[in-house]
Amino acid sequence: DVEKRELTQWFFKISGFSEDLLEALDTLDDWPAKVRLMQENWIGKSRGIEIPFERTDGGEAIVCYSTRPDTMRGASFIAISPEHPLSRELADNNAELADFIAETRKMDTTEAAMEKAEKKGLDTGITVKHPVYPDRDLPVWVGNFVLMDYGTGAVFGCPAHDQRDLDFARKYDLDVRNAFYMPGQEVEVENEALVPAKTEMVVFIDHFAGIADCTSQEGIDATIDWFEAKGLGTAQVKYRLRDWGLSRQRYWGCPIPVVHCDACGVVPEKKENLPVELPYDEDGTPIDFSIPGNPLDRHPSWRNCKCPKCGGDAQRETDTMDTFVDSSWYFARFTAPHAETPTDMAEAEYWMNVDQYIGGIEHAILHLLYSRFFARAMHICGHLPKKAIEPFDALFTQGMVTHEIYQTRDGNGRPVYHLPEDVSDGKLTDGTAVEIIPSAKMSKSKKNVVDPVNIIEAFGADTARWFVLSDSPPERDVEWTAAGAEAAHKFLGRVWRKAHELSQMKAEGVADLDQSLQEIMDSYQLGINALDDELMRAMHKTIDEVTKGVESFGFNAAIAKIYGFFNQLGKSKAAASVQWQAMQILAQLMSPMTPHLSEEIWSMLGGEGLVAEAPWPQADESMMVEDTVTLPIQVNGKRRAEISVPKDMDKAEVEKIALTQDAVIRALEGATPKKVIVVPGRIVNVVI
RNA sequence: GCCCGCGUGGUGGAAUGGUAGACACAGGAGACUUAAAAUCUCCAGGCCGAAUAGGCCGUGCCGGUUCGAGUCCGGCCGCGGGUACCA
Repeated sequence: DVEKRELTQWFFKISGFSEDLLEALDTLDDWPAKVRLMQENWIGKSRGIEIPFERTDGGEAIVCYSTRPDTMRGASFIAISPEHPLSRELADNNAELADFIAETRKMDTTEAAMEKAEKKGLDTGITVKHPVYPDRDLPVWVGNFVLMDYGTGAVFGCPAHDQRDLDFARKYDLDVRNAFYMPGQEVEVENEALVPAKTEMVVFIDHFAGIADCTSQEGIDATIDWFEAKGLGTAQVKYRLRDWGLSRQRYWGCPIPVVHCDACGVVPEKKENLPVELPYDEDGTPIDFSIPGNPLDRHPSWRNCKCPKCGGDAQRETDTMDTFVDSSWYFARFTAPHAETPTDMAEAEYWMNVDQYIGGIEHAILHLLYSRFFARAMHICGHLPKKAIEPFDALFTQGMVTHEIYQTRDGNGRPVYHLPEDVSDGKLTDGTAVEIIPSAKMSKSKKNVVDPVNIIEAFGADTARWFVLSDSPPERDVEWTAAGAEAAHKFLGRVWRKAHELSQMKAEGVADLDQSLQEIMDSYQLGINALDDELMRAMHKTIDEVTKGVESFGFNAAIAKIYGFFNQLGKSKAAASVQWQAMQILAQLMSPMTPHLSEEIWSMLGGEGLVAEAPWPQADESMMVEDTVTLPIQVNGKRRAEISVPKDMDKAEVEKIALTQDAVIRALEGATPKKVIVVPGRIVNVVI
């Protein structure tokens, strides 16, 4: 059984930064929009109102928070959290309620489980007055779905316009009353709540603030103003973001540097004693993990200490920190790993920020939000410069590598996992059949991991890199397979042979190459030899495409362009000197992926120095321009023909040629075109 | 449940709203070879068709916007990530 218990916990007040963390998202231009959106939703800024509901028994008013006060007409009950002070107070004299609260504490506390769990409630017997219609009394229920952490821990239920409230109302036979209709559809809600987008027009029914036809958002704003003007409520901006609970009752973590002293209370450890390190087995007693619980609690020589304030006997805090704390600032520490202080401001000023952060999409919210918060905190504490409060200038979220999981069971029926390399055709080497669990993120505990060392041993590191990069875009999840590694190796072999062939030609005096690559490229003139021009044009186009691909993490597409160019080079009848340049450029374009092969080819072809140090090739725009273009001709959006025309041909001329194509005439079936759309250099569409 | 993505041939995938399937894997046919390996050439979305003629269909499903939709919009279905103690 899992049970919620109240513990003394340590928190970071990230909630104090909600607005700043939210607003600064707009400055993260080189972050994926989806990550910014996820963080925005996570922070969850909302404008609402706190409304006290007067109790009919004269007790303290119950304050509810609502973002939809416009639906107040439909309010039919109040639900308070089992953790609400009132719930606890009432439970003292109500065994049924006490049991109900105990029961909710056994619920799984994750958000997902809470939301999916059956919505249950218990009537407290207390009633409150409806603040707008004082003749209506609303029952107060304790609801297992009301969170104490958000808002005031109390909500009013409006079943007509909230599905959860509606389900609850139907279950416990509570009133359902519309606050508005959709225009032209005056129907009372039955079993499906009416929840239109806030931007949609609705028709409010007898609205107390005097509004009628408007959007829900306008209704909300008008209602909040009305409540405030009447003194019946207080407008509030709230955030969904909760404070960061960082204490863990575990050994493996950085100890929270705090001492508990009977005389002085909770006292921070002295600066010179930081960091407080975990005890190992220095006193001859190894840490025993076989006993449940936190070993620090059972380690008197570590736990007992002196109070930093009064010097009396005291005890260390035994909670340790969430490992997210470490991952929130390691990059800052890396700017000065040997410094006595957490960071060295001069070094941080020099090295920060992280130019390009790469991580899994699963970190989109927690880790990446905590880091942003922590950098702000470090700045305030003087450990990071102002410019580093957004520590990651650019973010790229890579997908995950997945693999099937192979499982057998031991004598007790517990799962035993097997490495993919030990399984073939669904069987272990001893013939035992394994159960195959569908592909999931690689994880050491599930043993569905593949060590690339096998590919490296068989084909070398260049092939391994080339193969891994060539197959999938890095932002996408990928099911791991080694199929294709051999083919990648063969391709690299073809590249090497072509380079070798060219270098032999030089040795035999066929290709006369005294100039540097750059000089050759600069002095090349189009229009002398068509075959040479063709290869040179392709080369410059490839430089352009590969450069853009590599810079935008489109490695697989960049590699596809390299394949295409090499295939063309292999068949080219261009002059040896032109092929020579093409080969050298190719080696250079490949060098980020295949550094060893590229260096070898570079050297073979007489390149100066190391390819790694050579300036990256620049595409010459003028060499990329084609003189003629192929235009598809569509009739009503269907491709019917293709024409080849000079690049600059004017629209009228293109239209004339297009309409004389046999296939176009056939498709027109004698009809006169209504319109002809010519998109220069792109397409022609004939509309009939 | 809620938030965010994704869905394209047998497979991985390509495609600033403009010829869907580039490039590759697996596959097929052939050349070379005594043979195999290696290498090279060619074919290949589906359906009708003798066809490299022509046509129809086709990017998860349904609808919309547009001269034109894999791409934009709305509604579904499926899968994945996150959901605050896996990190």
